[in-house]
Amino acid sequence: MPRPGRDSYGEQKPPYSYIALTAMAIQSSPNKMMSLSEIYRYIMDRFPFYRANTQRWQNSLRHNLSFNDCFVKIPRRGDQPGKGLWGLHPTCGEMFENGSFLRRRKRFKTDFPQSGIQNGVNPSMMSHYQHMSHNYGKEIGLNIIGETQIERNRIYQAHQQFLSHQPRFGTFPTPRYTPMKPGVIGHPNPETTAAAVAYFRSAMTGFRNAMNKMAAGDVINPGSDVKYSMFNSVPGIPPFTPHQPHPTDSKEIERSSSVSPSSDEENHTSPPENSPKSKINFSIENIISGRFSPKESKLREESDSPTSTQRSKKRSLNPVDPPNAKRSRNDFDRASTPRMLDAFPKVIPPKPLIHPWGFPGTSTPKPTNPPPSTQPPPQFSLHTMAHSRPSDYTSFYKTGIPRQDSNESRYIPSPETDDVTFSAFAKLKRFTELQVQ
DNA sequence: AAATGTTTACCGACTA
DNA sequence: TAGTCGGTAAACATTT
Repeated sequence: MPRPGRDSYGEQKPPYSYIALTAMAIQSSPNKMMSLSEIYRYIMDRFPFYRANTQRWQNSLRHNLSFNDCFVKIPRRGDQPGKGLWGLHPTCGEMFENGSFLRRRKRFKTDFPQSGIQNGVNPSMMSHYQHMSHNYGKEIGLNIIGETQIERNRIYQAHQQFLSHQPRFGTFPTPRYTPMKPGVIGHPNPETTAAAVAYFRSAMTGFRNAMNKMAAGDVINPGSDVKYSMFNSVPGIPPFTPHQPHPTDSKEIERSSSVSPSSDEENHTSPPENSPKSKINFSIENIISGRFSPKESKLREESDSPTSTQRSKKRSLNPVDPPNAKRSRNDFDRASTPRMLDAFPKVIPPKPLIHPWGFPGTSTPKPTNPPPSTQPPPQFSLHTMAHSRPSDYTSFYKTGIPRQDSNESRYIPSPETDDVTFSAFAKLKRFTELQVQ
């Protein structure tokens, strides 16, 4: 297919959209991945027009990278310097008619119904999936993923499945349980925390289901002899094998899960139809700080502010349209986080069933009487994370052992939130803990 | 601090 | 005419 040569358009603006330019750049690289700066360089090299006003078009380009599902961010491996790389979504190949970048066929969205698995693996995604298997495998309950091509293929294909059944999540869902900053967020709100949990769970569940299906031979590799070895049991997700319950799957869990928030989520993890699609930073922080409705908060600020007349011309929020004014249309085809949140079922926290000093199903002894405040050892929850330093969290996240070098116990029980937060964090902990055998 | 990444908002052109 | 798409600005978050 024709590709524009160097300086094809002189100082003229080339007839390519940013999406086209970016796709062009990425495709031109041998392994079909490029860093942002390499994309910049490619465009500037080839099209002199873009050697000027760099701030402007580079901002637009970054916007396009983030906004369009056809671009996927590929994290660097730990041993590699720099930020991530950008690649093309494996199934976005037909975005441009006849492979020409001049005309866009249709906006690429990951919720296109796709029948089965795409044949052929885009090599640009391979290192991505290898990275995923290494870094996130444990978190989502995968056990050992080898480095062989076939297993990376499997991850890739599962991801395809996942994407085709989970319209909302355009990129591989990295769990983003970032530590909360003390004093900034305050108490976690059970509802929003549950929404985050629901997000995490539905993403992970979707991915796992896809993997399980494949392992069961539903989709691919029928009769594969490595069917089950790579899967752990995750409570709430029916296994395809004769189930060997993990040691941590105690009766306690089964019992409490029938009424606990987690079971509620289990039944509601699929996004409702017609729910908006968005790539969202669903970090606990963002959810809890209510950062999803900047419009409302800004309006409030501006109406309070005497200097509101000085607001930017371009970015007028137009709080009140004059009567009979032509109302500007909402961009309903764009991401909309508030509606996204609405899409989650509201969770009414049930009565706490879990002792605040132990994760459900663990061997933590459960005293019949409430323990004195000095014991037991503090456990982490999302709630306690709100009162912890990042290093505490990081350390716990990596080792599973709360830091003990601090005098103060940071565990502060909270009956309203702990059933939810414990459910969330216990889940996360279990993901990191689970090991087959 | 600078680069990179995410999201909202608005506008104009195009299209079904 | 409503919906879709591309471009731009801007605020803000995250990562290096």
